[in-house]
Amino acid sequence: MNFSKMKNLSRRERQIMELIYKNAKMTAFEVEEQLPDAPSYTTVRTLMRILEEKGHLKHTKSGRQYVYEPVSPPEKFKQHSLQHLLKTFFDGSITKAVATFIDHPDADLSEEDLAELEAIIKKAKKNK
Amino acid sequence: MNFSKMKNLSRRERQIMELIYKNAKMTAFEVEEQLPDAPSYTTVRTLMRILEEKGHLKHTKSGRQYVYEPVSPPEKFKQHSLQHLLKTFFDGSITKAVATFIDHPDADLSEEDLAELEAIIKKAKKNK
DNA sequence: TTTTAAATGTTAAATTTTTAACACCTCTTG
DNA sequence: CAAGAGGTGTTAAAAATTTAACATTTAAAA
Repeated sequence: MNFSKMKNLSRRERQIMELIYKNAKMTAFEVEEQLPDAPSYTTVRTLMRILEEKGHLKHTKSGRQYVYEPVSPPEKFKQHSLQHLLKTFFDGSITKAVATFIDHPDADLSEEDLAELEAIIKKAKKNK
Repeated sequence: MNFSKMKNLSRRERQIMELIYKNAKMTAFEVEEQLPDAPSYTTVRTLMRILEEKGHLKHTKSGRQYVYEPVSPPEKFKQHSLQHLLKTFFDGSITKAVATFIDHPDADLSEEDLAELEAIIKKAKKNK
């Protein structure tokens, strides 16, 4: 998947792609349920067909339903989205992002979370 | 600023808002320079005027130029974007995001970065 | 102060996105 | 196996976005 293409997604297309990346596999019906200010079912189907034409989605059949999933693996897209966010708002620094996150009043990381974070960092240090 | 409004930005509007959040203050000319597949200068100005009408941007005058900046403070928008990304792709967990980041082959955090991250976490632990 | 270069404002055409009506196909079930 | 419920495909109208031409204003310089 060419991620630069992704930037050219329209609002609805982006909303749908985000949903599908989040849920891995979805029918048009499920997408409609979760889409904010959802348009009609027919509309959602059309959009998903367009996304397939553009090469972002593919589908398999389950009974008479189409089940859609992303063409490129979610992991890659997640990576890419994270990088984009870091670059756009945090000078590309995950450290800055973490700092911002922790500063947020609602964040409230549990001790387990903090311990896990520490463990991840220790591991990364070792691999150096 | 009502962030739910931000989701209704069109592609171009979003591109412009991201640029301005990144750079804090920009003229239409600067935006045009940095916009991918930039349209004409006139077009960029129109879009920025629309964004102002919608309440996302405000401007001050510098000589005869308009200098635009976001209405809502960048910090809030960064927070919000980060939260949105975490919720969409990482089950809302900053820990998962960090793990993903570190796993990325190109990430390559320096020892200083790792040390800094550790420091941040230690500090968060203390504040518990 | 006049001129003019360089901005912004107005308006509208072109394009893309969004929407949905309607036609058609296909599993399921009576 | 006939029929209908529940899917998808086709097409096109409506709305929004994107674009830019042209008019107007304004600040700086001659």
